[in-house]
Amino acid sequence: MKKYNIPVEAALEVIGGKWKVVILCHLIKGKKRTSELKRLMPGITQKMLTQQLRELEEDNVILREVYNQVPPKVEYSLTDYGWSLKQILDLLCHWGEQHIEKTFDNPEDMVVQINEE
Amino acid sequence: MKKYNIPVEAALEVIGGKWKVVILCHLIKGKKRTSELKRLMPGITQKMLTQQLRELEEDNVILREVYNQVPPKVEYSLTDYGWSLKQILDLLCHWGEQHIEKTFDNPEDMVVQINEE
DNA sequence: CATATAGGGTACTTTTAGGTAACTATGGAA
DNA sequence: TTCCATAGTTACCTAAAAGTACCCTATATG
Repeated sequence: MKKYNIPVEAALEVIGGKWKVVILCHLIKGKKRTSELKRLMPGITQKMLTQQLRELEEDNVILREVYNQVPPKVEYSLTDYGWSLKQILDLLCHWGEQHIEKTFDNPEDMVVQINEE
Repeated sequence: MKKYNIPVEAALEVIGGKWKVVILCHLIKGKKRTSELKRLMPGITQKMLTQQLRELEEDNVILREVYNQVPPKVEYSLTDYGWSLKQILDLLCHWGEQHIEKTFDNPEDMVVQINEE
């Protein structure tokens, strides 16, 4: 049984890692299909996306809904437990925006906009 | 010049990684010497500790104060900019505690208490 | 019959993170 | 004189994370 030296480690085990917070920030804006997530995260590979989604699902943070059709359709959304992270995610997003503004000369150049529709 | 697909990535670049949030959570409780941090984080090696502290310092999140004495004394504390993360860190800690309580049968067994004094 | 589709799985390789151990400085104590 | 303490640095090596390339399914379309 794994032990923590400080409780925040338990939170990091769930939302730590390179992609999980980003995935959750997208899901906060609504249910998303796998292909939408891939489009929103051009840097992620299929393998990593699936892997991170599986782990989030295992931690009961997101819900995976499989539609029985061909070609497949799978939708991901936050669970109630996932929604308990909303404030943290919102603050992180906001802090990130401020950090970009504070740190870079041309903040608007730092974010590659991806159409949400 | 590195670009982000979503601003939260900028936040993750600063506080992402295995140790940074943990370090910051300790520093929220006050200025700490290197040896204190090592004691509070039994799992971290000297090398990783120094490395993470350097990166946090470079991002202007923590302050490194070197006392000119032998044996050396170095103290780390949050900068004003570091304090702007306080709410996020507090929420993460709190979420971690809740997560432990929710997830494990004997939550109190999950945290190896380390004396703060 | 060939092909595209969406959402995967998997074996293999590369890259990165992290660990280990040895080394540094300096002044005071044993 | 030798050792200890603190806070490092560095070279080297291993382990973990991530990338690449390929495979699968089952239906619809041309």
